[in-house]
Amino acid sequence: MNILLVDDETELTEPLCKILSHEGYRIDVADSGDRGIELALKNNYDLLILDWMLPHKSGLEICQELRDRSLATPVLFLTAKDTIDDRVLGLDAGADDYLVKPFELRELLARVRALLRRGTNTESETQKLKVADLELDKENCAAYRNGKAIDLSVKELELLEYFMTNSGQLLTHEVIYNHLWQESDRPSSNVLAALVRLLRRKIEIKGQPTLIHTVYGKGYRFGDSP
Amino acid sequence: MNILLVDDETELTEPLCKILSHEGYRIDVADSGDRGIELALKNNYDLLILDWMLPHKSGLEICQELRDRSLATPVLFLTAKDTIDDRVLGLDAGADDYLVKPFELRELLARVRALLRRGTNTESETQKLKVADLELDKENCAAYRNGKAIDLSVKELELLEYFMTNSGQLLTHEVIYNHLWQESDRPSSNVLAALVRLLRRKIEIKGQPTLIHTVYGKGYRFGDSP
DNA sequence: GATAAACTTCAGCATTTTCTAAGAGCCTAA
DNA sequence: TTAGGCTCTTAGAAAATGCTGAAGTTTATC
Repeated sequence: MNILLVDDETELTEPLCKILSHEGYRIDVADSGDRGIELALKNNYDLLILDWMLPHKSGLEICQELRDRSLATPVLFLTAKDTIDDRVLGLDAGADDYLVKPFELRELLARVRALLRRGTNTESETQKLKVADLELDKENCAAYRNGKAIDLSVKELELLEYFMTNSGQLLTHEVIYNHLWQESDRPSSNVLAALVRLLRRKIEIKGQPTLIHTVYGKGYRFGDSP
Repeated sequence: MNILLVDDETELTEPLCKILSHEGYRIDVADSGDRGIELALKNNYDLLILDWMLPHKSGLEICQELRDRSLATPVLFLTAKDTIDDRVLGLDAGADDYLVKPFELRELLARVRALLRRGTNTESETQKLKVADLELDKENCAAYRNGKAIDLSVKELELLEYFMTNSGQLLTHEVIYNHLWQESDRPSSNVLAALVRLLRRKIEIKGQPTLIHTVYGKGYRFGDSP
């Protein structure tokens, strides 16, 4: 998630930047209106946070100009102006939300989440893993190799997912057992071997690189390099 | 623009209704949470305005339930609760904005405009859906396959429509239940299986590709590729 | 109210997945 | 090279899940 923060007060932007980064967002900062407009148009942000009071060009003007240029990115105003008139003005200029300084950090973060939630509804955050030419779509409970969809049972999916998120690493039998079975219903036989065989049957293709490698006496390693 | 107002205080809803109508919006009022949820799901509103404090079911619960049932309509909270915790709670429950009572009418109107402007109502209202050689005419409550018309009951239609708008995706039992049944009258048996059977009987044809695929232990996937 | 249609429930059967167990085959170290 | 341990493969049992049809209940309609 990319956010553009347009504000000239470093004593505000610096800590805010840190916090937002820590929340997992990527932040750019512009310290003037013109620079803000330039960046907003060039890059594809998911959210703009605008200060109202800026040298040369006010946040209000920035917002209007961007909307005139038909940029649809959500805008959150951050300002000390707290009269009703100002709020109405800001919202009608095309802002999506309006938060008055001084604000509580938690509220800002909640509002940021609310705005970003709206925006990303379209690009469904696909939880896709890929190793070599094998793709796993966790959400859809399906794997793809060679353009073909592969149906997986629950246990097979769990194992494959574990393999793929730890591809290249040695996974010992014990570690895998611990990850796939509760201690209470730990199976008493060589299910893992049986399960690996089922998985191999589904995802390994003749002529394509092998993906599941057994490490004798230890466990398994997943990946296209032996 | 259609707006649903969920609030039980007539001394607030009545004047608000008048004003919003005067602004050119069409308003429905629900005086309980359950009624609100029912209306919100049945009709296609552009905005929901929720009061927090309601008998039986709080606005927060309403919002969460609607989001769980994958309703994307924008939500504006209207409440006397003004602590930061409440705001964060409300926004994280899926609300898009949060206004504290007592509020200025002009600010409410500006925020309503801002939310409606976003117009997330993606509803491009294509009344006809098509997947593989199956066509669905929502308006007429009928489907067509192989040139033949197929009559559908209300529940069958709802399910098929849900399948077709999410074709190719895995839909879990839970998700489908949430989408087709109110929380209050959630059936306690395997109705879904029964319903799927009825639908299969009507739309699946021997010799044509299967459309409803069951994903064992998860749910169903609709489409002509397994 | 009577009737028909739609919806829900239930119980038994069918299918799929998971587990078990045992023999065959493979790897490594002595 | 060979013995002993480890892994693979398999078939079938057990468990979990889904399907089905008939019967009961609700809802809509005249």
